Parts: sequence; structure tokens; C-alpha cells
Amino acid sequence: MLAAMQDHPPPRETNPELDKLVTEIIGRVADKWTMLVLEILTENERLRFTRIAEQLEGISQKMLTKTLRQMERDGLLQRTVYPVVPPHVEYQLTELGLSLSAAFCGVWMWAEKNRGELLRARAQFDATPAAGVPQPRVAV
Amino acid sequence: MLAAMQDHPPPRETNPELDKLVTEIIGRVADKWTMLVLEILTENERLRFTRIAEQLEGISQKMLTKTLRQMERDGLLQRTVYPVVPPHVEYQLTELGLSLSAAFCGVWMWAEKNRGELLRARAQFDATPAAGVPQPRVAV
DNA sequence: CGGCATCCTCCTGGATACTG
DNA sequence: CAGTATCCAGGAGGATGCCG
Repeated sequence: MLAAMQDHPPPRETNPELDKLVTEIIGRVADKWTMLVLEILTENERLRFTRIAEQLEGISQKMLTKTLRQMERDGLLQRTVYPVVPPHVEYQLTELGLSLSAAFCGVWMWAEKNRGELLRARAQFDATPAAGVPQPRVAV
Repeated sequence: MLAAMQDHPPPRETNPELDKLVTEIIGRVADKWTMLVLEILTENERLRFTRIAEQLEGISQKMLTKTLRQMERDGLLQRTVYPVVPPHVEYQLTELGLSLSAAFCGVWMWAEKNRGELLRARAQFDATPAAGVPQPRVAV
């Protein structure tokens, strides 16, 4: 399986401007909260503000609002307001959002599958005698 | 938080602690510079510090060092020091790093494929009369 | 050349309080 | 309930200087 991975074809960008744009998109989209909202809304297709907040324990209301606004702006989700009292707002992913969610699936699986190895690597790295000054492989 | 989920949705995490760990990993790994270094080292399998810096125009030496250290700690790349003067240090991805690079491939392709639609969505969103107060879809 | 240390600035993001 | 507005602390990260 690892062997099959060695010839993985990287989606190569050679155009500087395009590359920059793509990078910018990645930077915006590969944010922790964005990914989690994507995940939550993939499972429950329609949710209101508070419901999302409940599943993101640790996020502040400010960050959630900001994250949802950004995602809406980027066309990843749609915001629906029901003009009632008290206010009722629902969020759901667009086709674009769903496709991004699918794209991130690989990364999620990677994280789940390799968390052990990653933690092991960390532990080993941190176990070096001189803290902060790791012992890199030295070659001649 | 996810306590009320006794059933098993698609291919998802239902264990809170696991979910948290995976989330933490995602958060660390889904960083802009990390992704770019991953990309660069996928193409050129061995590069020294300055060569990497050249391809990451805009990054400070401090950030590059930090990024490389984190990646080394997480077992994504290997650092090789040649004890000569002047110093010569090379970096190359490990199997783990290569597999992560492959996992991100999908997101990269998504960004390239959908950048147009994303920009269009943004433009439309920004074109709303009251800036900052978008006109969400209102339902009854 | 690679990289650590220091200083300093800016932005992120949390806490809180107030509305429609 | 779903925000917006304000204040404020802490960390991210750039610039500079020195060293092996």
C-alpha cells in the first residue's frame, strides 16, 4: 500500500498567480473550525446556530459567527432566516460545501489512521536529551 | 457534546476523545506553510533550508524553521545534518509525510477546480447593499 | 549556511454586555 | 435565539543581530 503511494501525482501548479490564488483558498478553507463545521453539517444537513455551537464545544460565539459568515461568503453554505420571534436561523451546506467536505475526507481518514504513528514520533522527538535541540540524523 | 449520538452515521467519529485528538492533529497539520512545504518536498525529494525558503517567498526564516521543526517532530519529515562548514542541512519527507501529502491531494484539486465558483460566490456576497449585513435567504 | 535569541507589533480570538 | 459591539490579553509572526 505504501508502495502504491510513492507514485502519487501531485497536482502541480506552475503558474505563479494561480498557485498564489489556490494557496490563498487553501489557507482560508483549511481552518480548524471551518473543517469541523463542514463535518457537522455533512452529518446533519440542516442545523440552527445554537445546535452547531453545541457540537463545537470550545468555540466562542464570536468565532462561530465569523466562521459561518466566511463559509457563506465563499459559497460553502447557505443561511436561511425565518422571520419569527424568537429568531430562527438555519444553516446547510451547498453543493460546493459538500464537495469540499468530500475532498477533506481523505485528510480525516489520514488523521484517524495515522494518529498513533504521529504521537509516537512526537514522543520520540520530545525524548531527546537536549530539549529544544533535537538530534537530527547526521550524515557524512 | 456528541453524547446523544448512539447510532453510527456514515464514516464518522463518534468517540469524543478520539474526535478531539483527530481534530487537534488536523489543526496542526492543516496549516498553510505546512501544506506548502509538504507540496514542495513532494516534488523535490531532498532540499536544503535555503532552497525551501526560496520557493516559499513571503515566509520568514523564523516561520520556516518553526514549521520544519513541527513537521520533524510529527514525523512528517527527516532532517539530515552534514557536519561541514558552512553548515549543510537537508530535509526530506518520510513515508508518513508522503502519505499526508497524498491525502491533501484531494483538497488541492478541489481548490483548483472550484476557485472560479468560489470567487464568484464571494463577489456576489460582497455585492450586497448593506456591507457586513448580508441578505440571507429568508423563508416562511 | 542554518538557526537561535530578542524585541516589538499586530491580529486573533475570548469575555462581556446590549438588541431585534 | 442569533447576533452585534466593545474591550482587552496573548500569541503569531516580522525584523534584526549574533553564533557555530
